Amino acid sequence: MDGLETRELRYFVAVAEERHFGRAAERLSMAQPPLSRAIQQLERRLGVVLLERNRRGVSLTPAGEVMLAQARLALDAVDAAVRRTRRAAAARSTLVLTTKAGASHELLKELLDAHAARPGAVGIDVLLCELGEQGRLLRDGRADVAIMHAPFDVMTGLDSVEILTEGQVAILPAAHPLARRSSLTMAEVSDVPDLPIARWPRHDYTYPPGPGPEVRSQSQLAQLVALGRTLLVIPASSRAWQWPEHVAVPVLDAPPVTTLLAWPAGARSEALAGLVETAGRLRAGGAAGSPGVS
Amino acid sequence: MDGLETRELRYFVAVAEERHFGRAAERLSMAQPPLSRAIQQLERRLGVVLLERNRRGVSLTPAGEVMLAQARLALDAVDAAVRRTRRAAAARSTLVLTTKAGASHELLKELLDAHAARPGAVGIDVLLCELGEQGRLLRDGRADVAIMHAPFDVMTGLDSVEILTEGQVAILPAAHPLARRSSLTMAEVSDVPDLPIARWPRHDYTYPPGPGPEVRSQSQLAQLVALGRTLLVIPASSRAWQWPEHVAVPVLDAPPVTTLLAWPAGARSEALAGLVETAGRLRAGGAAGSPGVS
DNA sequence: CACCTGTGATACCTCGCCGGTATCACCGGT
DNA sequence: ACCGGTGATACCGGCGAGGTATCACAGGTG
Repeated sequence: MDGLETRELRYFVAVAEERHFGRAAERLSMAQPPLSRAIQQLERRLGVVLLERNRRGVSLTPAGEVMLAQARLALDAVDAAVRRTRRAAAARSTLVLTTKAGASHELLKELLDAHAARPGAVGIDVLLCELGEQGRLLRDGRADVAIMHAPFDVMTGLDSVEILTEGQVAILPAAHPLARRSSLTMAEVSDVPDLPIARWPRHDYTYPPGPGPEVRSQSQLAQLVALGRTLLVIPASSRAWQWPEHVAVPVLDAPPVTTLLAWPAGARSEALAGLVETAGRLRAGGAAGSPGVS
Repeated sequence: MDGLETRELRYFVAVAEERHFGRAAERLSMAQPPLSRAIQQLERRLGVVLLERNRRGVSLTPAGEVMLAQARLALDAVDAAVRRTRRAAAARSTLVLTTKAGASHELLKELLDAHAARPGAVGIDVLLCELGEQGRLLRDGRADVAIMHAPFDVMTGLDSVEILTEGQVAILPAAHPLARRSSLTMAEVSDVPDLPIARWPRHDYTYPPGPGPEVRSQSQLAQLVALGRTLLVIPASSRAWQWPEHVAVPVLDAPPVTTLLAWPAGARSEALAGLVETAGRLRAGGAAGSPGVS
C-alpha cells in the first residue's frame, strides 16, 4: 500500500526543481530514462499526476507543488535523523548555533560569553549561514539552535525565546540629502529615486520587477551599499553594515525587529535547555517558551 | 555518502520498538536474517552502534534512542507527504478535524455549526482518536486540524488558537462522602483511599506503581468510573463522562484547561484559515496565531 | 516543406541487492 | 549435559533499478 522510498522523493525534488528530466538526471548522476520511469511509478503509486509534460521541460500541477514542499520537509527530516544520531554518538557533544553572517555581533558575543561562564557548559560551534537559511539548518539537523529575526524569518515549526527587540535604521551615503535628517519614514525611504531598494530573487530564481539592483547574497548587497548605489533598512544593532562613509538614520515606522533564539520544536537536550535559559536571563524579555527536558 | 531509505528507517523502528529481531521481522512480514543484515548495514552506513545485542533481545544505545525518535518523525513526514499530496489532488477538498473521543462535545458542535454557516465553507470530516494522538495525526498528515487541550497535550511543532479556558471537576459516585461537598482541592482528591486515581501506561508500556487500577483506554476508564472504582478530574465540559449516578464537584486548585484548535506549523490553506478564523470568533479569547496564507 | 534539434517515453538488457532458507554460534536455564 | 531461544552467517534466486539504444513528437529554420 504505502512505501515511498526517499530515493523517489529525491528524484521528484530534482525534477521539480530543475523542471527538466535531463538536467535532473545529470544532477542525480544517472541516466534520464530510469528517472522518467521512477517518476511515472511514483505518480502511479500515489494515483496523482504531479507533472505536466510540456514540450519544453515540465511544470508542476497543484498537487505537484504540495508534493514538492512536503517532500523537502520529509527529506530534511531524514537528513536530520542521520545528523542528530551521529552527533548523539559523538562522545563530547557540542551545540551548533547558526546565525546570519554579520547580524547581531555584540548580542551573539554576549550570549556566548554568558554561556561559557556557566559551570559545565558544553562547547558551542558557530555556523554562519545566508539569508533565511537558519530554519532549514535547524530542520535538517545541521544546527541545533539559531539566532533569528522576527518578523523576517519564518518561525513555523520552531520554538523560540525572545532576546532583544529594537528599531530599524536606514543606511545611507553620508553625502545624501536624506542623511542629514534625524529620522525618516518607510514612505520616504521606499521611494528614493537615486537609491532604489535592492531586489532579491524569488524562490524560482527570477527577480521581481523594479528599478533596484539585483542581488543574490549579503556580500553583493554590502558592495552596492558601499558604492552608494542602494539604501538599506536594517536593525539598529547590525554593525556589520556600517562604514565610515555612511550614516544610520532611524526609520520611525519600520516594524521593530525581534532577535530570537530558536530551536526545532520538540528538541530535548540538557545543553540546549541551558543555553536557552542563559539567553532568557541575558535579556529578561518575555520568554515564549522553553525546551522541555522530559 | 548519505542515502538512508525509508525502508531502513522502518526496519529500525520495528526492531527498536519490539526490542527483538524475530518479532520485528514478523511484524514486517519478512524473515529475520535479512532484517539483521539491514540493521547492520544501517549501523555501518551511520558509523554508529544503535543496538546492544543482549542474550535476551536487544536494547537501545543512547544514539539509538535519538535515532528512534528522529526516525519516527521522518517516517511521519514521509507519510504526511503522501497523504497531503493525495488530498491536494482530490478535487473537492475537505478538512479532517481530529479530537479525543468524548471531549468537548458542545464546543465541537458549536464550532462545526458556525463553520458550516459560513458561505463557501468546505466540508469537515471528524476523526476521533485516543488520548494524545492528535499531534501524531497532524504530523503524519492523517488530519489537518485538531482540538487539543493544554496543558495536557504536547503542542510542539503545532500552531494553535485558544477557544475556551475552563476549570476542572472531580467525577465521583453520588453516594460517596466527598460528593456532598460544594468544592474540593487537588490534595483531597489525589488521596482518596477507596477511589485511587487510575494509572496510565508509560511509553514503554509499563505502569507506574500505585494503588489505582491500570487502564489503557478511555473506555476502560469510563467502565471503572461507572463501577465507582476510581475518580476522575476532568474539564467541566466533558459531558461524555457524566452519568446519573455520578456527580461533578469543582476542584478549585486544579490547573485550568484550555481547549485549543491546533494545526501543523506552516500549514497554508484557505480552508484551514477559514476554520481558524471561525474558531477565534466563536470565543473571542486571545488568539495565539493564525495560519499564514501566502 | 523537409530537416534538424531537443524533449520525454519506450524497449530491452544486465546485474546488484533484497529477501528467503538452512544453519551456526552463543548462552542461560533447567 | 542438554535444550531452547537469541542474533549472525552462508548461500541462493528473482525482482527491479539503472544503463544503452531508440522512438515519437513538436518547433524552429533554411
